[in-house]
Amino acid sequence: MTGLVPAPDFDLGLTLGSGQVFHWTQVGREWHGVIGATAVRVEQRGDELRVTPGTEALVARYFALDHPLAAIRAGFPADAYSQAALASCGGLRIMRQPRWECVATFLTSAMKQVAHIRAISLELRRKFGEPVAGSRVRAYPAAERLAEVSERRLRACGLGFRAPHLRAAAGMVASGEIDLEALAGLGTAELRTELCRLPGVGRKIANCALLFAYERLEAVPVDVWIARVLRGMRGEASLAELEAYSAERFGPYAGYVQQYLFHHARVSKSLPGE
DNA sequence: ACCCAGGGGCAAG
DNA sequence: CTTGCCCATGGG
Repeated sequence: MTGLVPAPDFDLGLTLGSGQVFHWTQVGREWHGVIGATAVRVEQRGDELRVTPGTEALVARYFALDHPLAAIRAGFPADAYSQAALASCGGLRIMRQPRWECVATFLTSAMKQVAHIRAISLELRRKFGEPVAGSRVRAYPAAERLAEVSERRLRACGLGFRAPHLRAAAGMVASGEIDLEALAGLGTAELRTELCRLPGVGRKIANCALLFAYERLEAVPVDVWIARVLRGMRGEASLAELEAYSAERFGPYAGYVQQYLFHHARVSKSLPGE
């Protein structure tokens, strides 16, 4: 018995491998992971997903299969590099992630390579996450749990200087000082300001959360890769100027453009103007 | 050995 | 309001 989910304009492997989430594992043709506290197995067959029975609606929402991808792609910038990114990223979607999991994961991503962010995520899950029936990987540890873990034990997961940040941020969320769910009602600028109150969360990581967990598809996280790409388009500029440039030039789905550029730059190992 | 990684915080200009 | 420097750790 297998659940079926229609999934036009979607590439499961590409989406899971584009640096948005870090805990999914490919097993043959299947991808195994958890969405929140639910075990999910997904296999793509053309324009259809075969999923764990009962998770159809959850999967469709998580992978944002309702995003108007044709319209989003039609609005991409006309320059050669953006068009090359567009052509190489067919079916890549911006997912809807659980809020705390997204904020915490990107908090631990500062100055880390994608492979190591994954290792940290899996280690935190293994040591502090709740078991999920039917899944080898555990749920991302709740803020309440991480807030009570010693800095020493967090550092043992390879967190380095991020350990006290994660612990303190978890404490603020666990105490209710910051309500990540209630924040969803705020406008984007106010929401970003609130997220930046969390230790270890600055402009870039807040923008990751806005884009990947709050459906603010206009948000553009400017990391070292995107900075290189944008400088190739615009010339030398500060990070703030680069973000403003992308907002102005990429439009209401700037976050999508950013994600395609990020993935294309990493895979093609090329930059605009080369 | 050496360089870099999906940055943030803080002090100094 | 900007820039410079340090913060740990692992992979290429």
